[in-house]
Amino acid sequence: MSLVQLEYFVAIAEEGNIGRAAKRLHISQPPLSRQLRSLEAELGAELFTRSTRGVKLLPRGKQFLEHARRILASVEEAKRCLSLPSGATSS
Amino acid sequence: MSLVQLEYFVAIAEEGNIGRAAKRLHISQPPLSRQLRSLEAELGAELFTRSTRGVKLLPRGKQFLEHARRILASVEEAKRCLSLPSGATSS
DNA sequence: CCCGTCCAATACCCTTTGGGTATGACCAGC
DNA sequence: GCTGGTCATACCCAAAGGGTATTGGACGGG
Repeated sequence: MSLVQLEYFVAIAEEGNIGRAAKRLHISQPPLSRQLRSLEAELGAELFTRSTRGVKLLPRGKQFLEHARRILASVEEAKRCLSLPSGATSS
Repeated sequence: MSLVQLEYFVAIAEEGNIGRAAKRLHISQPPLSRQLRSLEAELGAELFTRSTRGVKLLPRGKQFLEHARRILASVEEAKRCLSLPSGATSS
């Protein structure tokens, strides 16, 4: 699992459509589809149901989405803290 | 920034020595040194002071260490939750 | 019923990234 | 000034990641 994969996952979840998410992420659809597959494989769980209409979060996926957002938020916070001159541990 | 880089950073911080951290991580010293440099470059801040005795966390580094640990813990929690059969949002 | 459209998945290629080995530069202790 | 230990650099190779082209399947309009 990588942070990039989590960003990809969140984008797909929000778009409900791999192609649109790819456009939003400025990459093409096939690599994004592969990254999602790879993430699911590593987690040992499908996160979406696929159909010809797009993708839809499974209950597991919804739960994981919360975690993913929390992780990415922590990363942003970590970066932000380093931008500040001195210590100011917000969380 | 990647999760692997954060794991590397934590290991180096805990060992205070890139070579020992590399051994603990089962990689060799030069790639680890490079990854640390790369992380520092991306963050735009040095995290350690280097010397011939090893490396030592700077104040910024100590602060970032807390964030890194929190992030990695969140990742572990996310994985753990997916291993469980059904919903049980701990945090 | 067929055709066009939209979706994800697959096949294949190429660039980039990441790790390995060998080596250098630097400092401390003796 | 030699030795041992440290991080950094140079170079190589394998693996990962992204791109294009294409396939297969489902839906809707005619």
